[in-house]
Amino acid sequence: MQRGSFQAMKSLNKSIILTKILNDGPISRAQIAKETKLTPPTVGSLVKELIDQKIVKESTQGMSKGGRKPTMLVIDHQAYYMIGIDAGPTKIDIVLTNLAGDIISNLQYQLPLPITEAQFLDKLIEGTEEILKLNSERANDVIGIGVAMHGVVDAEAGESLYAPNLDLHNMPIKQTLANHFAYLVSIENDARALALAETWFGQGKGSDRLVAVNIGTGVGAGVAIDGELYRGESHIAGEIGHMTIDLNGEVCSCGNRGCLQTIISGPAIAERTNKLMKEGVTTSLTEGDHLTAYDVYKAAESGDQFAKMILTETGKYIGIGLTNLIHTLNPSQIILNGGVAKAGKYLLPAIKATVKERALTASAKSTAICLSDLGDHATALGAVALILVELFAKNGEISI
Amino acid sequence: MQRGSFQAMKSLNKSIILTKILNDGPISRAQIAKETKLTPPTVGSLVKELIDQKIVKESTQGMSKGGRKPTMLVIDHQAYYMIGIDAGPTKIDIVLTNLAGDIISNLQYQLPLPITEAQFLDKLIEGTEEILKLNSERANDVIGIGVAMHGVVDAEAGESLYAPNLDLHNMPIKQTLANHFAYLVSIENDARALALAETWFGQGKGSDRLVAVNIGTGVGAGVAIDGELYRGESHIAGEIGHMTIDLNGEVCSCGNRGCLQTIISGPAIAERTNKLMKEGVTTSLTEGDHLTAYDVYKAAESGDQFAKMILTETGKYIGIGLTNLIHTLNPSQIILNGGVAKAGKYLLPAIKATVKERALTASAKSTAICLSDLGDHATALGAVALILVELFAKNGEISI
DNA sequence: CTTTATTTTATCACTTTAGTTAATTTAATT
DNA sequence: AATTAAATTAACTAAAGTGATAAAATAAAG
Repeated sequence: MQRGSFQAMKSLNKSIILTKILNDGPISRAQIAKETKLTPPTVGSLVKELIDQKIVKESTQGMSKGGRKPTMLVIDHQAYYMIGIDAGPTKIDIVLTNLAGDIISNLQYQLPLPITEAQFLDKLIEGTEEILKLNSERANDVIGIGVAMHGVVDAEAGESLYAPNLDLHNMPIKQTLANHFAYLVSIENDARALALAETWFGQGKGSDRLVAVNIGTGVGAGVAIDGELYRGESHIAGEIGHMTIDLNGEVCSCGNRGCLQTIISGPAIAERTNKLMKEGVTTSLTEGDHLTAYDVYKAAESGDQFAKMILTETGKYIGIGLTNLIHTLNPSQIILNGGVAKAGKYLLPAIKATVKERALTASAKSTAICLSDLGDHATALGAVALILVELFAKNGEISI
Repeated sequence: MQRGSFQAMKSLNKSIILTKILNDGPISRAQIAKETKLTPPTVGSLVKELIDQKIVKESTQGMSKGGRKPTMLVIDHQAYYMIGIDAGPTKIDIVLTNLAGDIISNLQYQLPLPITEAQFLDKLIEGTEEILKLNSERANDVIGIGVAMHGVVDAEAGESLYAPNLDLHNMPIKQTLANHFAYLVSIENDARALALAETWFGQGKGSDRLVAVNIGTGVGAGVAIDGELYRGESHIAGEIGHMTIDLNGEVCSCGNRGCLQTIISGPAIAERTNKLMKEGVTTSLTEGDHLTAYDVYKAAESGDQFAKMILTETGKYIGIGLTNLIHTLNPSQIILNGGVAKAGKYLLPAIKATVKERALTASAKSTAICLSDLGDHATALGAVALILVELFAKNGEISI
């Protein structure tokens, strides 16, 4: 536990003020004092420091309520810039954003497979250099690089422990980037970064117990409690892809039977579709190894009833998985992401109906479940949010 | 967020010192200063206050290491007493303990069924009065009453929202007891209180991410993270009894199929045993409606191979449920409690083997799993721990 | 339409709290 | 007697709290 000191007290109060401006800005000094119970002089002097640090600025004057007009304070979103890297199994997506998460610049690289550790790390450096070159006038205001890496990540050590699709182990990503660039570097698992993206930029703003579920080739979840990521004892909290929900189900890549992933992932949907087609149904789809979940979605879009049924059924299974999640973590909000979630139109009604049917209590039944609206760069924005967390934890005082 | 103030800073430091003495006592002022990074004068003055409040006392002098002998400090376990009530579905168990959780006095009441709300609340008051009368010389040093109530509990409001076995709703337990006794009153769900008991008095001491799983008539779990209970958004975090693990399993009382509870609870074990016996097996057990899980345990104890097989199988299913728990919450430790856990001798090897087989990573595979050693009054001790939490949060300054 | 009173925002000067530094006392060991 | 460790005392300082004051607006009165 951190001891109490004058510095700690000041830092805490500064953080409270900064967070207040972030969440409720534009806001006046007087209003901050009222809502935080800090005294006006304290607010004044700490705001002065925040303005000196450039992270906060005075904006327009507000409306008077029968006295002197308040000077409104806002975060200076243009003060600093951040780089976010979504390091996926097949491609790398890089964004440069301001503090509001507005994407200023974007780059994408396809990964040559197979790839060596050196090649992969070089690609990260190359991409970062490239986006900095494209935005050279802002390079001096860049404060950090965030990396959302697929696979198992040790965020504290800054390492990618295991990237299954690339078959790479123990890559010192943070160290490598920190050696090449004079910026703060932070790395995290992609599913968890996504949860952070939702709390900073998505529909999870203000939610204090959010789960972001990613359903694609695999299934994973990130858990954010009170704005902080919950990682568990050994970085595997939220590994719901391998939650057993069917004792006698299909065999999973992990060796067990009936993992959630064997039922609701993209490949699982394709496989189930193929299987059912063998039994003979009326559909526009063509059976075969190349059939994907996206094909099923497209067929549903063009009115194929069988495809719609498949997706509704998938929604039911997702709902069962989410109900298990609700009964253990009991989040206030669940946000769905990933390739499969793009078929949300067909999945969501079934998901919600299933949770409503199966959850134990009234409030559990009405747990907010929605589709992410962050778009294609969601994970890269999560990487950016890693830097924001650091910036705000340090009250805007970034020093590499 | 709580603002930083002189009071808050002092309170935090006092709490750090008190916790240090609790966990590492007997310990000297100098040692506390070293380990907490607080300065010796700060430690000295705050310890003085703690001694004035009677919660800390000086004990024997320690060994000198080449200078003045250190004065060792310890929690004064005899300074205050607490009452803990385990309000179960059929009986009430009341204990009076000192701050170390040593049981000084104990009472038990069988509940007359059916029972009305007034009768139930009266029973709680009657029991508390009785144990106070039996310990009249200590009544003045009692600081609080903790209640571990079965069913759904709103700890903040101090109410039992729903007690399924008694069919009682919205009982204002905290209010009722607070009106009758001039003590602090705290109430919590029994499974969660149990988790607290393990962190304060059991094998979970010092564990910062503990799950206490109760397997009896029903199945539930309490989650304690960094010494605090994790309740979730609507008080149902840890409701693992209704986690679906078999899509096509038996129908549960909740209406769904394949809830963990339909496989590993006491009644479920009995039912499965009956079912298998119909298929014809060699066993000393007699089929029938009156067969209980305890009978199976007794048969296993007297060498019945069939009974042992049933319990091993049950252990496998418990292991699957715990693996799901590990993949979502990723605790550092799981402690098993409740009637079924009494057959732990036969269950535990299978549980551990299953987790080892199914968990994803090496550290997840080796999650510590053990049987509770708290004995019969475990839940009542959890109720007592509720008061300890309050006492230590307030640095020993209890005021009703 | 000007003047005055009132209200709200923000700051300044002074006080108080409690941690920090450095020196001192106490009491042991070598 | 010298040294070392524990605990306390006294002076210092950081940062919040209190109360007064300045600034700038609106509302009311003449």
